[in-house]
Amino acid sequence: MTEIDSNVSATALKAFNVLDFIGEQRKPLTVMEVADGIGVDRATAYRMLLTLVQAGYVARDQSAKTYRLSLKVLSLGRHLLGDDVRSARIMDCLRDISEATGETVHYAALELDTSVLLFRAKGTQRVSVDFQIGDRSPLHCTSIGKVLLAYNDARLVERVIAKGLPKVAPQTITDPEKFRQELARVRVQGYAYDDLEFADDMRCIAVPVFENGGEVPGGISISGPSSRFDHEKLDALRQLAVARCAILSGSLG
Amino acid sequence: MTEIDSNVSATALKAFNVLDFIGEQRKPLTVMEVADGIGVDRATAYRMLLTLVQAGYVARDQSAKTYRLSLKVLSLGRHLLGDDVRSARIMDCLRDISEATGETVHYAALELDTSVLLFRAKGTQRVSVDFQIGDRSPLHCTSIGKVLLAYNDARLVERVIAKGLPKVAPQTITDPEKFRQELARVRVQGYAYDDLEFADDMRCIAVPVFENGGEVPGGISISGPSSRFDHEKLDALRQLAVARCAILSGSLG
DNA sequence: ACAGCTAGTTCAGATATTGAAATCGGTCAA
DNA sequence: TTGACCGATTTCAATATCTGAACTAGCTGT
Repeated sequence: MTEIDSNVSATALKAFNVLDFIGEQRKPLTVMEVADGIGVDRATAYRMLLTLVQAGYVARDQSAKTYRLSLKVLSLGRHLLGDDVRSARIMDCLRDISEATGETVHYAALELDTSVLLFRAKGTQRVSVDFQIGDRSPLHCTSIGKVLLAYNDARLVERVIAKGLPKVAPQTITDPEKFRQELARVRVQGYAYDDLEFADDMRCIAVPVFENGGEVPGGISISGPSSRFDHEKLDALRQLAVARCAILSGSLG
Repeated sequence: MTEIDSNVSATALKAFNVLDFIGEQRKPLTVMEVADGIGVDRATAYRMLLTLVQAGYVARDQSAKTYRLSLKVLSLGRHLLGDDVRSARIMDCLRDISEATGETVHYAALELDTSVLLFRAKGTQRVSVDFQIGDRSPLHCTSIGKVLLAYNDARLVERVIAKGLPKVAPQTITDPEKFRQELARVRVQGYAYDDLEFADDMRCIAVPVFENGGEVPGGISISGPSSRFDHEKLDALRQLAVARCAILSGSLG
């Protein structure tokens, strides 16, 4: 095998590949399914599975000869969501907005140069966006991303710009100067739109959520199909979101 | 290093040790803290950290030279909790009971031969039990454990008995026959107590939560210090829990 | 500028990992 | 019941990987 980086453990990486694979498939897997799924030898897959079982991350069904994620993975990093109270307050806010509008509402947080979806309240509309908890999105072409950039370290903005602003939809802002202006506007107005900047049939509106000393670790967005989200509706959603999130930010310190 | 099991990868296990350690410490760690914490060479800790970063499970703060869990760990196995609706219904039930009683309420699920705490609603009492999400408890000496045993495969009961019923508190049931009788009573009455069986100053009451075709993947318990939880109070808590959980079970199918 | 500390890198030797092949164990059809 | 078949599990020697000591780099405080 060709060496890629002598400073990372190829074996451990393989174990994590197996773990990820089991996490993606939402059912118990056999040794063979794992081996085929990630393209390693049966024996290797088997050993990785035993290793994961030993580490407590995978549960083995002795009789069915299958392997699945252990509930242990839930305890790992549970504290990343903050305590129960914080989570409940955020979820309550999402649910309020979702029930008032029927739309899907998200809370996403900043990590490195992406946002990560942490909480979600589904709306009642049959046509809606489909993001999963844990999904990452780029910062430069999403409403939450722009909110997070507008309210965090300016150096992050420059890093994102330096990495390039790829055009992923009809209206993606790709010009650095225009992008800086957009963020300035977001900061002044207190909210951000995504007007066909991420997908050619989706519009969103996002609002920052302030905590502790005014930091903005995450934000809340309402997203939907452009067919239903015209500019008038976006405007109404924005007013609701701004008002409700002000209450949330207040309660989070 | 002495070989323990030639079928598991020692290197990968080390990586998981590092991951667990980072998860336990609730702050960003330096290479040295990790190396000291789990007792490995600096260089090894460093390589494991790079590996974890590469795998996406750890985020590296380039400027502070620290490492912490990545939000990715949250997406892994998010589906183990069921969908949003199920989680919300369970949490609502916990919150209702907690608000009505002021006590701490838990939902725990069966995994292998332990129960795992998945949801929690804290009470308002200053003296209360302290369990964390993800904590595992033995089945034979807890109220939830007895409920789970009473409503799941009888072979599991025999396996637990075969492993032994260690006395961990004054009233722990250690006699197999008495234990079988206790489970039979739980099945008939529909709830279980823990009367100083797990800790010498704690009493609990647990109720099964039925889903789909009558299976009992988990249960709900109310726990508290024996000083406040006399038998009269337990009785009142039981009635409340049974009633509210019946509604929950109904809504979960 | 220098000492002191820790992150990050390198390398030869020690060790664990690999994949082919053998073995085990259960299932199915005749 | 037998035997062929299929996948899980184990074994083993070759080999790629990992380890820890020692080294370099970069920062901090004096």
